[in-house]
Amino acid sequence: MVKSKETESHIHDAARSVFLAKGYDGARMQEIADEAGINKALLHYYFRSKDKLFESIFQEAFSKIVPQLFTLLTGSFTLREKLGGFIENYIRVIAENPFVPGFILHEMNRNPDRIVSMLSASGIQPAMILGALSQELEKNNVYVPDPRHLIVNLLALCLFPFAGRPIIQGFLFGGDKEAYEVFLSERAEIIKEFVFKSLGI
Amino acid sequence: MVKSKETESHIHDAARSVFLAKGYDGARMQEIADEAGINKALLHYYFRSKDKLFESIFQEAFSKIVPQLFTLLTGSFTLREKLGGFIENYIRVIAENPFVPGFILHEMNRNPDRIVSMLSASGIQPAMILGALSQELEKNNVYVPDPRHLIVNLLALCLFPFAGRPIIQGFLFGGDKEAYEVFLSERAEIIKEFVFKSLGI
DNA sequence: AGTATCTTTGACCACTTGGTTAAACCAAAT
DNA sequence: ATTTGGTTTAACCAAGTGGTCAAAGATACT
Repeated sequence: MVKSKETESHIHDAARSVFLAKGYDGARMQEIADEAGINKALLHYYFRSKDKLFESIFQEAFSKIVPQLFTLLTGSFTLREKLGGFIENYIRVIAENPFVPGFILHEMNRNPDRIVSMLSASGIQPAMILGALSQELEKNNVYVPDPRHLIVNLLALCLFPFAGRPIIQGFLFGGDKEAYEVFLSERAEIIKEFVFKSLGI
Repeated sequence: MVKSKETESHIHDAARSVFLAKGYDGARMQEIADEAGINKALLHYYFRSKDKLFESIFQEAFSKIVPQLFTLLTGSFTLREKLGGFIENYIRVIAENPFVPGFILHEMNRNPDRIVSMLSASGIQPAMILGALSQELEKNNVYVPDPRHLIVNLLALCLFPFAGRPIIQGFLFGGDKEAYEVFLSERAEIIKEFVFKSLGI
């Protein structure tokens, strides 16, 4: 009883690390059990099936990364503050969960319907975010043909350095891990400057 | 003999479609055989193992997407032409192979060493590209603290809309496939404007 | 102590997986 | 017509897969 909660969280930790690293198809229940230091049967005692366990991990990952979109709306005064706050916040959250972007990017391809239903279940209203952003841009006399491109640009600039780490680190940094970490730590400032200049704000 | 080449390309086509859609771990040799309209044993007759077959597909995908980086160097006169040419060219190539970015992004995590060795085997010199880009920026009086950020920005802006299609299409376009295709067709122009403005050129 | 409930395990199962093999097939050369 | 070479197949195999089960350990309550 006391121990059960602990075991459950051990399992969850193990499952997270294995699923995030290898994806659903590449993950093995035995490996998760090993990493949790328990028997494979106990895995099924706590989470009835691989799907159930995966679903739990996926939801957790999803909830870490997607609701952050709301920070695009937080009540800052200037457009710069709003966008800058979003970028800083988003980069910080992802830096704490660096494997989540790649994980979700891959897994949503295996089941695109789920991501759609999770988005609607999360209560996020794209029209609302989009509307608020449009209004804010207008107020600041920033003309963009379609604010959706701006949102995609923001997401791309924030997420890609994490999702594509192996290539970038290998190609531009000769595999130097520390150098790439420095690079990542500079990203928020770089992106802010990049975006602000392109919007003329 | 005549037929063998044809069969081999059928297999290759089938393997490409299955591997790109499901990744190495999610792909099944039986499914590839089915899609190629042949027996599973014949698969092993042409490509000795799943690994061999996969390697062939991965190399093909890699060669489609990575060497395009060289277009950053092509002999255009202005910086705008160079960057604009790269963006247009890259978007066009990816649009023809829309599943390649997500595929590589995922598979390189399963085997980061391979991507490193493939990069060096491809003869691409990061220092050369980086140096040429730096020089060009300087010549145009564009100051950027680190040109690597610019390269990552370019790649992010071009690749992410394809790799992250399900989320974006689901979230910003209500799942409307046609609307998203229009959106994608606008990307090259949008990215060019976005980048040029941010660089002040 | 005894017992009822939850937790943990080793052994096991049905099924799928990548891969093999021996034989059949088939076109071209003799 | 027979041989020869590459091509194709059905049947098969060992290893691994997710999942189950009955029994053994704990734990708390009476």
